[in-house]
Order: sequence, then structure tokens, then C-alpha cells
Amino acid sequence: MTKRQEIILKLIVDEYVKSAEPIGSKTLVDVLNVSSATIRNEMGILEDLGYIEKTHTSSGRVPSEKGYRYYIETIVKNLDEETDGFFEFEELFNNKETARDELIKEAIDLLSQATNCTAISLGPNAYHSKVKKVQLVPISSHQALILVITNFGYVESKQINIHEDIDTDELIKVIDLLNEMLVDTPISKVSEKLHYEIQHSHIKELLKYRETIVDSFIEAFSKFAQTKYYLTGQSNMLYQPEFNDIQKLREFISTIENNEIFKIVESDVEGVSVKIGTENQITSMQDCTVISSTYDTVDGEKGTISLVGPTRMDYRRVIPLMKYLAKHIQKLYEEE
Amino acid sequence: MTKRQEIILKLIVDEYVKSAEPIGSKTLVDVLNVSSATIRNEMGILEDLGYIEKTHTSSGRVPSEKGYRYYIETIVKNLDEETDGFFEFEELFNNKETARDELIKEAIDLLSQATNCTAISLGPNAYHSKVKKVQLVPISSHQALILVITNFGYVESKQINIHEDIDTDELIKVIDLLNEMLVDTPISKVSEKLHYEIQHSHIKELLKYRETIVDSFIEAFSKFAQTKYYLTGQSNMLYQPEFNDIQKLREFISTIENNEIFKIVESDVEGVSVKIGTENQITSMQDCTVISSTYDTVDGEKGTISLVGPTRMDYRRVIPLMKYLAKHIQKLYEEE
DNA sequence: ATTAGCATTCAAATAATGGGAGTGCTAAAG
DNA sequence: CTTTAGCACTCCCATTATTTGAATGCTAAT
Repeated sequence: MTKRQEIILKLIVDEYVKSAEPIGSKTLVDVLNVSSATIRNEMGILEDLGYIEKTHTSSGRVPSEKGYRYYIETIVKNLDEETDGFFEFEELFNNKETARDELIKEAIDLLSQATNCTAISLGPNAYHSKVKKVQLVPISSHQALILVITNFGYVESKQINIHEDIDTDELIKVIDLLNEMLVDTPISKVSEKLHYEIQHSHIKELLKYRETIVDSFIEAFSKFAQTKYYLTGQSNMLYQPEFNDIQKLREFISTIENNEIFKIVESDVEGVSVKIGTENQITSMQDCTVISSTYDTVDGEKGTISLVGPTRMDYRRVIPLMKYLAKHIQKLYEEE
Repeated sequence: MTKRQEIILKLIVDEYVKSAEPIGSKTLVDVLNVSSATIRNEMGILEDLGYIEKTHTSSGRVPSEKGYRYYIETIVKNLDEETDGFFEFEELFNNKETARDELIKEAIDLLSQATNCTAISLGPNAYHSKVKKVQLVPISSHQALILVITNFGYVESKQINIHEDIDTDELIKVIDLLNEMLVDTPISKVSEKLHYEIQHSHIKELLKYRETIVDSFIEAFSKFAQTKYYLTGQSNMLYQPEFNDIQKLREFISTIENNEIFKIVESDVEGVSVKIGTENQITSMQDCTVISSTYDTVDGEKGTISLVGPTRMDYRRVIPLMKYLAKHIQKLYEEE
């Protein structure tokens, strides 16, 4: 591809992103100072190479997936770390009052607004954090609350019914034992450890009621395994011209409601991942691009922010923005 | 309205609910054993009375809001408590293993599936429950977790950073005081009481750091005020013929995403409330009916289940179903 | 290598057409 | 007084033409 062809490709992408209409040769005449015929010739070559496409025989050109890919790899990647125009985001991260999780949420809200796309935050999985405290709080004569707290400040609770003939003192002993046993155990190992200890220590005798109570504890623990997520801005996207097709729109909403969207969010990649159109495995998402950016939290845990939008999106602005956000969220973790 | 007119109205509603097409006079000939001309005359009267409408000069008839209203008041309300065909639901409530909140969630899922509508559960507002315990759990050298637990077993937490020069013993005293002060206080009164006590008791001296810490507590308390809700089945509705209009569809999704839907859910009504079409105040919902059914929990607190669907919905089946569900959810609370 | 010129293609908007389902009204029959 | 057959009329909707215009590819001249 010659330098001029590359410029034309770039112009086509930029224009198309703005207008959502196929780009004709005349549109570029002013910028390039050559005749429309010359541009048509070049466009013909670019089409043969697979970077652009026509929507019908006599239409203007539209970037193909390969075209977007080229655009991203050569044009966007060579951008210096852009941080211009991220003013609102800077403001956000300068606010030291707000708690980290809340800040991430706000950043995701802002991201979806600023891009008119759907934004998703996939929190670090609490599964690898450690038990800090196990607690039983009576809340009425026959009900109590099981509380499990981890070193990251995550809390899960489960309400249980206490049968009348349960001895309270005994229960307290059980809790003490559980604490002794489980503090500093990673959530992922709790179930295993609990079952082992019950078999091999004197806790066994204490746990007459273990069937119900220990099960309830295990259930509370298992709640941590659920990934915390936040998704916002689905309605933004609906107004994009690519969703004028009612069928596509319905499928998109279904995909989100059924949580299928999480299948195509890349959470195990270093840096920024861009999946364009059919690079996504879900059929209803094959006109969309998914951009994911990961950040490190603690103990090798990763969090992800993702952006789902039409393939026709402003990569030049969005990709640096995603980098920027991940970097700053990571910084929030480092500061602690 | 004569008996025959009432029968015709009922038939029009029933047929229209099934077919989503305007009903012509010929359609009813087989059922009524009179000629289509007679039926046309009767339909003319029903139209004059405002119970049915035409979509254009020579179209069949469609129920008006007034028509649906009449149908519900006279035909549905006179049904004996129908419980036929609620087989799956019965099965659900017979399962004594599952926790109450989980059971409600499952019922809502099933409800939305069975009706192809959007179903919503609005949990009892924790705002009126009472503080059971206030707690501070250290999770690292400079971080702690504020925990607030209510008599209903609701838990909210907030992570705070502890500055190095804070005396731990002092902090413990503060917590003890807070407990003493706040236990059994309704969440709704906490903020007020807290501010009052700070002004008038010796706690003032203890709270050198109150700006940050007390504020964090208040924030944790205020989280209870947020109503717990569960919403499901928005994608079901999208396939209903009334959402063939892309603009309506977009508005509907936006309304849900912005939580505006909660504005039209009736949570302070006894029994079943049915809001048809323009009886709803939100513009984007004026082709929808919202059915809400409340249940009592404890201490005068109410929970609500709601169903949002096109005005053309199977009231005959849905209204008894909503009654049935609310009754059974209430029973779950009574059993405790 | 570039470009003016021209026939060609196709989408999208607008207009014309015909069929069909349904209505209201009238006048006759029950 | 109620019912009904008959008929003119209305309007939607799907189909088919017609027009317009923006774009293309190709050719031949610069």
C-alpha cells in the first residue's frame, strides 16, 4: 500500500465514522488536491486489497473489517499517548473523596456517555481474596445473620433461621473456631478446608447442627465467587444508525439481558484488546466492536473495562481513552 | 349496555388479545348466531359508548382503554379466584428449601416468561427497619469496613481509609457509643438523631474525626434507603407486535435503563392495581399496562410485584396470577 | 500518472394501481 | 321493533412503475 493509499484509507475511515454514509471519491477531492478520477483509481486498488467495500455496485466506499484493523494497527497505535480531551475524566480521578468502586462506576458512566456506546466494568473476582472475619449477628429470637468479610472489604451475608433448641453459647464457640480456622484463608480454599477440618478436628463434636449452619456459611462464601459487574448505556447505542434495523436491535438487547455479552469481553489479555465485527463469536454482535482493557489490582487479580459499540466507532479517540482509564484505575489500586 | 353488547365486547377483547389484529363483524358470526349486520349495529353502539375504536374508517374494532377497563372491572373481577394453570408457580412455592428472596426472584422470572412481559419485584424498603448493630472491622493497617446491620437482616458496608494518627482505642469507644445511641433506631431517623446527639452529648469531644467517619456512617445508612429491586424480561416484550415501531422500542428501553419505570409502579395500593395506557403518566409507556400487586411483610412494610406489558394483554389470566403471587409471597413472610 | 468525459448501475424516493377486508346505510323481511 | 341481505364506499397495504441522483468503471486524451 502506497503512502497515498494509506492516507485515503484513513480519510475514508474518519469520514465514515462521522457521517455513517458511504464515502464517494468527490468527498476527498478538496483534501487531496487530485481529481476524483485519480481517487477512484486508488479506491479501486484499496478495494482489491480488501481494505474497503461497496454497499452496492455504484455506491461510495465503506471500511471493511480489514480496513479498520489496518487503521487501528498503523494509525491509532502510532499515536502518542493521547490524553487531550479527557478533561472530564481527569477531573473524576482527581476527586480523592470518592471510594474506588464508586469512582470506577462513575468512570464507566462517563465513558458510555462520551462514546454513545455500552460500557461495562468487570470487577476483580473476589474469589481470590482472603477471609478477614467470620461473624454471626443475632437479629431476632430465632434469626441470625452470617457475615463474611474479606481483606478487600467485600462483605457477603446470609440470613439463617435458628432452631429453638440450639444452645447460643455453643454457637459462639463454633464461630470462634471458624474464625480461628478460616482467617487468612483464600475464599477459593474455604470449602475444601472446612470439610477437611470437620473430619479431622474436635470441631466435629461442636457442630451438631453443621448440616444447616455450615452449609449456610459455604453459601455465603460462594457468593464471593460471582463476578461483580456494572453495565451501562445500552440505550445510548440504540440511537446509532446501525440499529435502525429492528431485528438487530432486539437481538442486541436480548444478548445483554441474557448476560451473553460477557462471553465476548476479553478479561485475560494484557493491555487493550480490540475485537472487530466477526472477530466476535456471538452472531448478534457481528456488527459491533468490543474493546477491552485490563488493569492489575492485587495478588495478580485483574479487572476489566469494556466498551461495546458499532464497528463504526471513533477508534482514534476511544482506544487511547480506554488505555487511559485502565491506567488510572490501576493507579487507584496502587495508591492503597 | 345490554347483555349482548357485553358479550360482544368480551369477545372483541379476547380475540384481539390473541391476534393483535382489529376484529371485524364477520369474525363473531359463528359464536353469536346472528348475522354480521346485527353485530355491526351493536358494534356501532359500543363505539358510540366509547368501549371500542376503529383504527381507520373501514377497519375492524379494537378495544379502547375504557373497553379494557370495563372488561377488567366486570369480567375479570367476577372470576372466582382462579388458580388453574398456575401449576409451575405452585411447584415453586412448594419448594421449602429455597430462601425467600431467591424464591421471589424465581417467581418473577417465571412470571415474565409466562406472560411475555417485563416483571419487576420491588422489595420492601429497608428504610423503615431498625438498626441492629453498628460495627467497624479493620481489614488492613490503614483501612476499615463500616458495617450496619438491621433487624431484617439487611447489611450495608462502606470501606474507609484510616489516617495514621487516629487512635484505635478512641475509635472503638466511638463505635461503642454509636451502638448505644443507634440500636433500635429506625434507619429513617438515624441521620437526624446522629446530628442531634453530636451537638448535645459528650460524644462531641470523642469525634475529632467525625467529619470523615460520621459522614461515612451516614453514607452507609443511606444505602438502605435505596429500594431493592429485580427486573427481568425486557427482551420478551420486544417481540410483541406493538413494538414493531423502532422509536417506541428505543423509548421503552431507555425508560427501563433510566429507572423511570419505577415511577409508574404502584407500591402504596392495597391489592391489585391496573394502570391502562394513558393512565400511566410516562409518555413512553402510554401503550402499556402496568399491573401492580402488593404484599405485607412486617411492621407495616409492603413489597410490590409488577408486570409491564402492552395494553393488549391477557388480563383474564394475568390479574388472577398477580393476586395469587402476591398472596403466596405474603405467606412466605407470615411463615417466618 | 493524471484526468475529463460518458455510459452505466443501483438505491431511495415518489407515484400509480388493484385487491380486499371492513364499514354504514337502506329497505325489506320476520 | 329487531334482524338481515345487499350494496356503495372507504381506506389500508402490497405491488409495480417511474424518476432522480450520486456514485462507479472505463476509455482516451493530456
